Amino acid sequence: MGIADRKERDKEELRERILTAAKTLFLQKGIEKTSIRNIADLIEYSPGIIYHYFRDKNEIFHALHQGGFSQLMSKMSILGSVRNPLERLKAMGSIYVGFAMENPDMYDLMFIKEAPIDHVTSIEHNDWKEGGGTFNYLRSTIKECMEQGYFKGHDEEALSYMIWSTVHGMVSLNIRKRCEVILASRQHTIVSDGLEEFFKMLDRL
Amino acid sequence: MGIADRKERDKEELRERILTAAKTLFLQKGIEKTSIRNIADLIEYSPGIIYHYFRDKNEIFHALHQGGFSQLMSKMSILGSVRNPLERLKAMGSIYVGFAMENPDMYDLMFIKEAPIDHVTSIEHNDWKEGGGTFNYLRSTIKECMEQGYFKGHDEEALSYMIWSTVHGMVSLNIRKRCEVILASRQHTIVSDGLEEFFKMLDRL
DNA sequence: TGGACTTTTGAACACTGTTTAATTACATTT
DNA sequence: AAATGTAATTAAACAGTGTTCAAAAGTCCA
Repeated sequence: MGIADRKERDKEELRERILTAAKTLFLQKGIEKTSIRNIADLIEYSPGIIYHYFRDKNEIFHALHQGGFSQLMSKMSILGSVRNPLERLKAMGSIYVGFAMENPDMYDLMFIKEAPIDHVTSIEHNDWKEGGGTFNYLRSTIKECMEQGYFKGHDEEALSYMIWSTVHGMVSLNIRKRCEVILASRQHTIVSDGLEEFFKMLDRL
Repeated sequence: MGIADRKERDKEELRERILTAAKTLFLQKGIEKTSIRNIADLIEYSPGIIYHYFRDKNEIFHALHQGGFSQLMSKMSILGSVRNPLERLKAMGSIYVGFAMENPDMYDLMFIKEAPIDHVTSIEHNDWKEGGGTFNYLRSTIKECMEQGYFKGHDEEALSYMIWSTVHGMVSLNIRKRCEVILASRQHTIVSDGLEEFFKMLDRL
């Protein structure tokens, strides 16, 4: 059935074209200010067609969201070779920060931008399972650290959240331009400097 | 000229009514989903009137923005009584997180929202001076801690940024609804639990 | 009361997300 | 090759948005 196959491919291609157009516009001018008509204009189709490929605007957001997590996850995959869990934890931090600073717009989309969530549907939950993958990896690394005697007296879940929050906080304050309160001479390096301070802190636990 | 005064007061009162109505609706249903018409309905005026008191919707946010920093600062003012700088630092964290969780939309406005690149730069800069005040307070508290022997081997500026980032990270991930990856049983308390972990960490430095 | 000035309105404009009936394009069957 | 049936695509419509502005209403002083 070559024809059916080709049709399938065409359909998939248009879906992909919508997605890349949406990505371009979302990163360029934000989600709220990107209209369905904008996306349709860019791919030279009528607005209605988009609703044959995505239930609504949220679903486009979620599709891109998911793609970002795969990207981050693949960057994390090199960490399998790092045996010491504390070293692995620190390496995760570096990769996370590196990803955020190299792809600030994508990071923004994934972790900062208002998620256009109305009500938590089942599909939405699955999206976050993808995203949750990276957090699960963090949690299990921290668990391993604790099993080896690090972080005594700490709570696994809460500590994981705190550590995630620290790296997220540093990159998101930077991305959303709240670093003007920092000494001018330090602004350029404040994120990596802050990360270093965090590593010092972890070493002493 | 008592009449002119009364008119002035009336004008000011309507401005204030618009502001409180806007704040109520923002907290209730979010900023993006609050329309000018919603605000006008609530104060029982026509939509047009709002544009005689504020240039546009952003300016309403801006007015609230400024108010937010004063509010946070006044909450911080009780800290004068706390002598031990490490205790004061921890109390600052609690106040900061408390403020954010009690006024999530306001916090969002102050620290998360995309900084409007509109032609309001001069006013905005003043806003940030207000905001910078709280960071200066954090920095000087940490300096005091270091003078008393805490945080040995750390860098004042970078450590301040890291600490700010940790509390900001925890509240902003929560506000922007990225906590679904957390164990369901812990989600309700994850921010205060994380803060507690952070305090434990500080105590060991 | 008349005139001047201010406040307030409501309609209009150009947008938005989304739905749906109608149209077009096209592979399959006759 | 023509007709049919199905899938892809469109255009129009609906109810909402922020914003503007001429006109109406209200208020004050002479």
